[in-house]
Amino acid sequence: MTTRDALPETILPPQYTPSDVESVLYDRWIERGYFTADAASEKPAYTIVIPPPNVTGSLHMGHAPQHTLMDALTRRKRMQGYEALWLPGMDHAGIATQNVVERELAADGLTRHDLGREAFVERVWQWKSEYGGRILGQMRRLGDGVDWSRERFTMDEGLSRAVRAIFVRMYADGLIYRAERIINWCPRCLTALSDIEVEHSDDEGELVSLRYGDGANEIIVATTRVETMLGDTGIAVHPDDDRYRHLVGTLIELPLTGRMIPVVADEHVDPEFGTGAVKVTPAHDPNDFAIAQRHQLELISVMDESGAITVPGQFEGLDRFAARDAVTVALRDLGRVVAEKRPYVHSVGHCSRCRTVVEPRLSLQWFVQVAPLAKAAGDAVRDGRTRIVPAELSKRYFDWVDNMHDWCISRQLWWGHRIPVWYCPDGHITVPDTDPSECATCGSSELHQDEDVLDTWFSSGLWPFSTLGWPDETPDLAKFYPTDVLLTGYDIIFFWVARMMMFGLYAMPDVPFKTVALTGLVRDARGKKMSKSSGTAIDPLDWMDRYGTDAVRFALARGSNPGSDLPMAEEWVEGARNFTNKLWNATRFAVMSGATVVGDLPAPDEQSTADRWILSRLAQVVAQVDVAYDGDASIDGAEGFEFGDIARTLQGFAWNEVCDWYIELAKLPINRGGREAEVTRRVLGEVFDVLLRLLHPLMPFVTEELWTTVTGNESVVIAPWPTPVYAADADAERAVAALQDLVTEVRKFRSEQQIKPGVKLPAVIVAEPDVALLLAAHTAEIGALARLSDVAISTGIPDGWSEVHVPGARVGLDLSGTIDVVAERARLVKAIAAAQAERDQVSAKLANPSFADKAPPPVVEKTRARLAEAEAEMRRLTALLSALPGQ
RNA sequence: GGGCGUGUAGCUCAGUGGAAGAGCACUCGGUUUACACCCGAGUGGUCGCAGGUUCGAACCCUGCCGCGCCCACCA
Repeated sequence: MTTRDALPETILPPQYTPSDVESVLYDRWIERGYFTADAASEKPAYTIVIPPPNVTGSLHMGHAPQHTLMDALTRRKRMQGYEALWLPGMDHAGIATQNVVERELAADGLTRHDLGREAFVERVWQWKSEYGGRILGQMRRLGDGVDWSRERFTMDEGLSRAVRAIFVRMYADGLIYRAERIINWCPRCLTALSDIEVEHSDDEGELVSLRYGDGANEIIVATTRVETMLGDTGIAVHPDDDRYRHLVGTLIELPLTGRMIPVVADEHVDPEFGTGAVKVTPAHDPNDFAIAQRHQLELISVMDESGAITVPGQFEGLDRFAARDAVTVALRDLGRVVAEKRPYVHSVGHCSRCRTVVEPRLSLQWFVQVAPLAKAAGDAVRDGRTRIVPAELSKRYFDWVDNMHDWCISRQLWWGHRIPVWYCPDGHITVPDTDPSECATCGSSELHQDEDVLDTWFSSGLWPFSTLGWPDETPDLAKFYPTDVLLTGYDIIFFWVARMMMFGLYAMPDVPFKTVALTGLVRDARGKKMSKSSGTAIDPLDWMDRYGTDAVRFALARGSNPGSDLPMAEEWVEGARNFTNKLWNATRFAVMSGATVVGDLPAPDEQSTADRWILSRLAQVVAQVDVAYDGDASIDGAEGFEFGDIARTLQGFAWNEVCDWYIELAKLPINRGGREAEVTRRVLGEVFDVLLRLLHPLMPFVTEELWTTVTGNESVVIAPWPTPVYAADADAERAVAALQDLVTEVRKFRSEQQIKPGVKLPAVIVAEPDVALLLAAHTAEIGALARLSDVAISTGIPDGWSEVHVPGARVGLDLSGTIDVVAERARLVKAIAAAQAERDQVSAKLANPSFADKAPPPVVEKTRARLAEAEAEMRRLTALLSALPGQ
């Protein structure tokens, strides 16, 4: 097929170029259907549904880590033999999308009303087909292994049926109702908002104190929204407040209007706050509304839907902010303003879409009664049916579900699922499965459908099962529900996660996911939240262009710790790119050295010490990575999803162990040839086969390219996940550790003495018997790595040679001609001081009587050994110092 | 106002009771033929502060300070 066998080095150039392989490989994966799940499969299912991005959105730094991690999870499970499904799709994003299209119309001087409802909705669909879903193409760039055959959209036909079905059912069960309540209203979007669509910020306003009544009947109240006083229908005080006890039940005149309003006693009032008296505006404040309900106060709306005053008279038609000033002036003229405190910083709600100040407003809307649903959603986490990782964030979830208010689900928009409710002229309500032709109550055929649409989150709350075919009992639903993991940012835990839990438990009725894995938010290098407005947002695609997708993915994974924020800077990506290239070149070395995966792994007694060491380490790394992915119930705090650990473990192993030591050690037998070369080539092949499979979920492209080259197999996407089969080999690990210690110490010495790397020093090793045993067979390796000549195990070091000391062994080096006496003396003096400090510290510790009594024996023993070692080192160094020439 | 988290090397972070760690940055040395997107060596920490528990504390307890996030119907 290729000429690889003839000239292996030509197919892997010395640098990895991501753009050469990424799109080719992705297309190949899709073509071969690797990501298409089969509901009829015998394999166990593993399901993740994507948190559907807004149809208006594009891929940004917030998505990139979550996509990487979801992809890693499903790719690994696929390799582990699961029928893995990662289901993609998008959210219709009601207000956001409607706003985008309305802005487009505005550019032509049009409003949605100019088009009319039907044409406008048509226009939104048209927008969607032209510009929507840019993010889907970007997901291909990221390498997302999603099942494109199952892509869904919250407004598509199936999902709309699900919305209809659950609405009808919940209405029948009394969980959806219509009522006139105080809701959050956006005077610009002209729609109701739910609590979560309101963002609070501390704004400067003015607190104005007003005097109502006169003389003995005087009561002072304060407000930040003076204009609402036009709708005051009462004054509330605490029932135990002696200052006002005599006024409760009396009527007081409201300035400007002349209306007589009652003073009522209500527990809700905090007597410590302000004057302890509250003006009550039931139509424009949720608290006041509640008070009014308890005391049968009148409801008077003073504004229309755009926030203009409707009360006849001098203020009529004024915008609420203009009216605030005008009313204040008018009251001041009447001598009713007793204090003005400005600036007064207080929390003000804003529309999360357009930042307009939200106006609490009395309005007839549809609501979900959440108490029973939220209770079930809380219990599912409390009893462990759904696990939240990290567990600490469960508390936030409980706070949310335990304190949820009824959810306003109707929106005065056109883009969305229209509320499936019909009214007849007599006001009867019909909520049918299919569009009705007559009123269910009176049979009237004069029906009109509710004009409103449902909150976007209503349909996204159904996502885990609506995407699988619900309300039909489809094979997908049977196979893939409940899903395994929901992975999303912790910022979204409340509104979306809780809603999916409520709907899933109600409709299925089973939890929608077994685990909620929460990631942090991406921050820039200085720890600031990335945002478009501050100019700190970085386009992940730009980085992918310059460093490759795998580098971006790996950098994101390496910075991910469960539930904590993820700092990201270009240097991290650069480092990850360097790692992809390191991996590329290491594999290139393996290929050029004839590494192979053909045939059985040679038996341990045929393998070199280095072979046995690296396989032993490889088995540990596999186990470590598995625990980091899956957690381990027997280890406290090991909850899994430790992607940062996984990335760091694999990078450290690949770079610091495989590349820095194993490859260097393997060069010797390979160069010597013969059977030992064959053995090491086979082990080398094994190491890269396994390592590349371990890395594949995080770095899909480079591993695919390399793994297929090394193994000659079809694709690492469908390769099995490694399971450790090699024996742990403590002897080999000890031997290599001793070798590493010794080589590192000699290198350090050479560096300090400024001996040129090219100079090969004659050397002898004097070692304690057990260490000698470990080192004797590896003098050639030591010589090669430390650049020594004629290395031999000996019983003594010739006079005048320098010494390097490691635990259990000494190396004598013949520096004749190369030694710098001054530098050597300085080195020795420094080393003696260090050894002395160590001895003093350790002996002080041992001298403490309670240490010997209470510390566990192994600790004491270890400490004694340290003391002996330090003393021996001091003696040795002192001897060397006095032996220096010119002394 | 309430809650949660966090403070370890210049930077970003691991480390949860027994000799302070990694990556990046920095310094020095390198034609060692897989890789300069590299190799080798090194410098650098009163583990926020103050108490306490313990033979022993970065780790457990208490208080304080700084920073971050979330929730909230403070008129």
